[in-house]
Parts: sequence; C-alpha cells; structure tokens
Amino acid sequence: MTSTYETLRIRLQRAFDVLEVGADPVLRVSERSDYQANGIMALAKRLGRPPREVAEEIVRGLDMEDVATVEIAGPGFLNLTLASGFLNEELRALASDDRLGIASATPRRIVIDYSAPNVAKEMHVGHLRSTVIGDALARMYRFAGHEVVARNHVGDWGTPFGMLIEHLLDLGEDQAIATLSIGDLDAFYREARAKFEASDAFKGRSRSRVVALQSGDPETLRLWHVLVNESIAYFSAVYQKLDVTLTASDVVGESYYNEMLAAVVRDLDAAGLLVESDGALCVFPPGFVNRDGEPLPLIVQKRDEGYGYAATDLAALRDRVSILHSDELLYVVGAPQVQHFEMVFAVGRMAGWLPETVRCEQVVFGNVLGKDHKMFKSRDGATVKLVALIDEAIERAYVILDDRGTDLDGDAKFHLAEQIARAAIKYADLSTERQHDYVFDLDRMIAFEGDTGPYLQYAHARLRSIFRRSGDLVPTDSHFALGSIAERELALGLLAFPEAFMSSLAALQPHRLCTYLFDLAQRFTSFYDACPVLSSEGALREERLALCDLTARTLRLGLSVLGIDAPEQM
RNA sequence: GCGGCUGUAGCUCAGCGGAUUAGAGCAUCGGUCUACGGAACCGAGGGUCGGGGGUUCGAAUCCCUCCAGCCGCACCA
Repeated sequence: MTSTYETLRIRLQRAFDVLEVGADPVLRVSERSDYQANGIMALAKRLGRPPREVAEEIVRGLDMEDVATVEIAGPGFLNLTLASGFLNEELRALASDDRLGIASATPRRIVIDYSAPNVAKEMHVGHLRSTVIGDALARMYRFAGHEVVARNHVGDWGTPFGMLIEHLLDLGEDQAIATLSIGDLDAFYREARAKFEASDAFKGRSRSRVVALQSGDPETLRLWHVLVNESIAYFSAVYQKLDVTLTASDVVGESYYNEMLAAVVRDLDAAGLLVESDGALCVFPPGFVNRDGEPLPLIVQKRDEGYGYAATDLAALRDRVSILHSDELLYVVGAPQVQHFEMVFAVGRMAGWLPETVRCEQVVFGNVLGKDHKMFKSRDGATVKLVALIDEAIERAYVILDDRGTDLDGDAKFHLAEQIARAAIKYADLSTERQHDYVFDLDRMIAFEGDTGPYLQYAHARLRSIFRRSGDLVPTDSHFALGSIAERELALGLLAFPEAFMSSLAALQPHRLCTYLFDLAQRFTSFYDACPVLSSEGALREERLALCDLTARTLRLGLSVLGIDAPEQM
C-alpha cells in the first residue's frame, strides 16, 4: 500500500505542478497541524512572485477531498489538516496490511560489517554499539525486503597470535581451553602479554611462532584454530545473551582474506597506483595529508613485507563487490577509524574495485562514555566486560520485577528479566544519534520511566492485556470516526509509521525510529487514559479495540526491527 | 599544524533539504485516580541553542571567525 505520507506528497506534488517549476514539495509532520508543507518561500523566489500568491495557487490545486483545512500560515508554509473520511480509509488500509504500510522493496544485497571482536580478547562496551546498531540495521533492511549478508570481521590474525599460541602451550591445551571456555579471555590475553614483555625467551618463541603461523605450519595452525574456535563459541554466547542475529556462520575473520592479499598488491601495482615509500608499498589517495602536510599513504604492504589491515580491508571490499555481488556495503565501525575507511574506499574507487553504483559507507558511531564523560571504565580503570554489564542489567530487572510483584515465576520470570534488560541496554544505545558519544548510565536506562525500552514494552503489555480480557477479539471491519482528540492524535501517530521507518532506514539512523515509537507510546497512553475501551459499547468499542490492535502491532514491529522483544505481559 | 566530530534547560538527549511561541525524558513543584495494568495521565517553572559576525522578511539549522572538548594524522588492528 501507499503510505499516508506518500499519498499526501503526491497530492501536493500535483498542486505544485500547476506552477510548472518542477519543484519537490517538502512535507513534514507538524505538531500544530497534521502535516506541514514547506518550501513555498523558495518556490516564490524562483518564480519571482509574491509568496502569498504562490501559496494560494497551491491551495487551489490541492485535492480538497482529502484535506479538511488548509491554512496559509506565514509566507513560507501551509498547515494541512486531514479530512476524517481520508483518515478512516487510510487507517482501514493500514489495519488490514500485515506489513503496516512498508512496501516490499526491489531486493538489493546489502553487506553489513558489524560487531568485529578480537580473538582471545574480551568484548567490551565498544563492541556493544557496533553489534546493536549493526543488528538493528540488518533487521530493518530485511523487513524492508532486502537481502542482508552479515559479516563479522573478527580479528583472528596478526602478530599477537605468536604469544597467544605460546601461552596456550605453556598452560597446556586443556587448561587453556578451560580458561577460555569460562569466558576469561582478558586474563588469558593479559598473562600472555605480561610474559611477552618480561621474558626475552618467551618473546623469541612468540616471534618464531608467528613465522610458523604465517608459513602454514600444520601444528601451529591447529593450535590457532583452538584459540579461534573457543573465542567464537564465547562470542556466540554473548550474542545469544544480547539476542543478536549474528551466528558463527557470519564470522568471516581477517584470516579469510590472507590468500587474497598478494593479489591486492599485484593488481594495485598493475594499475600503476602503488608507490614505494620508506620501504613500504603504499597508495597515496589524493586529498589526504599527514601532520607535516605531506601526502598520507595507505600502507598496503609493510617494510617487513607483512600486510596491515589496509590490505585486509581492501581484499574484503573487493570480495564483497565481485564475489558477493553486493549492491551496498556498510561498515558499522567507530569514529576513530573514519579516515582509514575514507582512504580504503578512495583506493577502492581508484582501483576500479568499487563501482559508483555500489553504495559504500561507514556507519560511524561515537564512543561510550561513563557518567564522568570519560571513556567507559570500571572504578579500578579496567575495561568493563560486556557480559558483566548485561548480567548486571538482568539482575536489576529481576529485582524490579520482584518489587513490583509479578505473576510469573521460575524460568518465565528470569526470561522476562532478560527481555527487559536487553530492551533497556539496546534502546539506550539506539535512541541517541549514533554519531554522538553517549553516556552509559545503567541506572537511567533501566529506570523503567521516561524514554526507555521498558516503557515501550510496558505500553505494549498493557495493550495485550486488553485483548486477553476481551478474549483476543480483534475487530476486522471498524469505522474510524475518531471522535475525540486523543483518538485522532493516536491515529495520526499510527499513520506516520511507514514514513518514520523508511526515513530512519534511509538515513541509517535507528534513533529516528526510536523517537517515533516513544512518541507513539505516549500518544497511546494519553488515549488510554482518556478513552475507556472495554467499557465502551458498540461501534465505539470496536473502533477503540481496532486502534489498540494496530498500536500493539506497530509497537511490536518497531521494537522487533530494533532487536527488542515485546513481551505479552510484564 | 592539518582534518573530522561535538557544544541546545540542573542532568540525559531530540530538533531529518531555514519557518509559527526551540521540544522530550529525568529531576523539582502542583494536580488527576473507588479506572481496561500507577512502570500511568494532566499541568507549571526552568533555555542569551558555546561567543561574535554575515546571508535572509525569518537561522539551533546555511557561510565566516573565535573559544572549549574529544578523535585521527606511515608500517598495531
């Protein structure tokens, strides 16, 4: 179906076309009217005519069947109020559409690179953002009808593996596996690092172990696999705890690209892009300079002939375009790597590996800060384990459920605590503009009041409770008279869903959908307070039940594409 | 030094091609309720939108400049 927003835009476009300037109307949801048409001032300027005259001409061109009132307010915009007949028809169409107005798009293949933890290293809050944002985008794209290929670019290669493997041998394989499988990855890494720095003998062994790894020594590779597999098992457990769609089969680590690295160098050279500088093989994409104002290289092959992450990222980019045939590449990676990816993408374009038709973008996100606005750390200055954070949130949710008194017990109660905790953490992360740093404050996000995940879950649970009481009866053929202000406000909120979803996805900004859902939940609670549902009768009862059903479905769908559960009761 | 990001209410944040009196949440104060789930609803106070200049009938938004903070700037990813 066509969304209300689209319908209006088309109407408005027709009115604009009367003026024959080919301008696009700008339509926005307004707080003081149902919609507001902007951009008339600019149009008048282009036409060289008085704005009021232009506005009047647009109003004459509008299809007044759908619009109850039009107000020329100020010289630059029109306030539109929708006709009740139009609202009724739109709501009926929305209510009978199980996709809630989101048309299934012509499928494109989108590769989303997200999460990317490192083998034998703990996942911390930094990984939370990439994982949660990436997963929300993946779910949104899938719902919109696209094919998503998730890529978990795990750090599973490089010089640290020499010392890690030697440490594993020192501990004995069984002991090492035991340490890793209980999830104490940081301890393992720390011990290895400490030995590396303290003992020259260990350092020497580590270095030769790296050489053995790179040359494909079978026993070394076997030991490497032990480390990798244990870590991936651990990551999978974290993903499960977070209810993230990533699986072990989405893991395509850095090592996967090893065999392609020589070809990257060879082909860049053949294209005449490769320059030797201080012994390293580099590409100098235009427009990048270092602190002395000299051209900044992307180092593809190091002086020691090893490959850096630039080579790996170029190989991955190539693989994703030419082998996976993706139409769009997204990298959900933190802000510090902006320049790196700009350079990689620039080199990809220069080499012809990244056609102009392929959209390629870093989905940048800001840092997670503590309450002191410094990088998020525990009191003793150590990085905080992601699992510890999730567990703490679950524990708090559990305590709150106890305090509130709940019908649930045992597994069901624990499961609900998990759902609430995940909602609190994910919503807090997703609801701010992703490029900004955000303050991680568990107290606030799990406070269950205000603009939080649990508030949205609660609104949904209250809605479901209505249907439990009324015997799950959902009216199918209601007329939406929208006699009260609260009903009308709720209805307009419901009709805005497709536009909110699509613009959120187009901008790769999940927080816009969050803002929409919170606004909808508030419209609902106001409605719920003002309009009795079950104690109403006849057509009014049917209408209100239908509004409730549509609201519940919209909340559930919106939350689900953000990766948040909507429990039936809380 | 160059580049990027950020600066909006006491706190945490929205404000999406310029638009009516800059909006939420928390906190504070005051109301509502024998109510379908009070994890609620309604209302109030609180802002020189970092400073200054410019463009515009109109700027938190666009341009310039200054200030403050964070990040990046050649072989670790």
